[in-house]
Amino acid sequence: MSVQEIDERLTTKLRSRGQRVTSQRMVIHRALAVRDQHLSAEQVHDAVSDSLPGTSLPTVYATLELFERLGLVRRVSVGSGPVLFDSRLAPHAHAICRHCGALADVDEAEVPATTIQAAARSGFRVDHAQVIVWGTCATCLSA
Amino acid sequence: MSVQEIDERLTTKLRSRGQRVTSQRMVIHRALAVRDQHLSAEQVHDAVSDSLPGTSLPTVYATLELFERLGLVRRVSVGSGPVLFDSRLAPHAHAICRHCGALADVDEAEVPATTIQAAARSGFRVDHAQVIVWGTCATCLSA
DNA sequence: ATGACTGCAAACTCTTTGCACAACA
DNA sequence: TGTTGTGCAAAGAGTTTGCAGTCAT
Repeated sequence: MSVQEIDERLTTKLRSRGQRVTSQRMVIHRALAVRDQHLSAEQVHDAVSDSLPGTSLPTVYATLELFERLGLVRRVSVGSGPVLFDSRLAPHAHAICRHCGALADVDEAEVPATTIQAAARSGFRVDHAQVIVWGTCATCLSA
Repeated sequence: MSVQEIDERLTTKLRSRGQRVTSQRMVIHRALAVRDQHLSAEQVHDAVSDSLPGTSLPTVYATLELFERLGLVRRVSVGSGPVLFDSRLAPHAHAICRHCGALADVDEAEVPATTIQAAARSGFRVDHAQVIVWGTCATCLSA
């Protein structure tokens, strides 16, 4: 996706909801879209500080929350440390190493239909499912 | 499981590792085993304060961490708010309501074999998998 | 012009750490 | 008796809030 397309995607979404297009939002959105992976608020802040110095951490948090509502990123909570924001929207699981904390994507990640159905049976409407796999990564296994 | 069996399970595990059997550990273990559900450290602390007043929050945290290493509880990170400790060891998924934050168990929860296999293919050794389902609960749907 | 958005500082929640005392083995 | 475990207080990480000023519309 080109930078123009990335910018336009955000501009359209914001305008259609009557929300303002600010330089902070543009830059944060680009930082996420270009990287296409899971970043902490702090990492987003660092990435953004190059192109738009002075952007504050609270603004990064507010913007990430907005983007989550707009469906542009998803929150991934990995248990310890900061929450990560994932701009990869295609369904995938996360593998976390208990030893070094490394987080890797796992692409084959259908959430089992039986789980969705069981939730639905109790009157719960599912809009997203997340699979986290815990264990030991290849690097830590060989060490 | 009777209280005696609950106590003995812990005593055996601790002794076999040369770790001490303390009243705090017994009481915390009972609180978890009796409830058989996901509690925050704070909730454990409250539950324990009835039977053993004076038990400190840092001790609760240390004990929960120990129990996790002993395989007696599992950490469930639900994104916002405190981490929960789950004493239900049978595999199950968690359904979280975006509106009210309610957390419910979903029993049918096989983790898809393809995900485990995909992780294994990249050299990752899986020891546990966790499924979290996001959406709207029955109560919030009807409101 | 006006209201949404931002930056700053401070508060807040959750969790961990350091150290002296207590208590299991 | 010798450690391991506990309680207390304080620090730490991550995130949110209040408010004055800025900027998109």
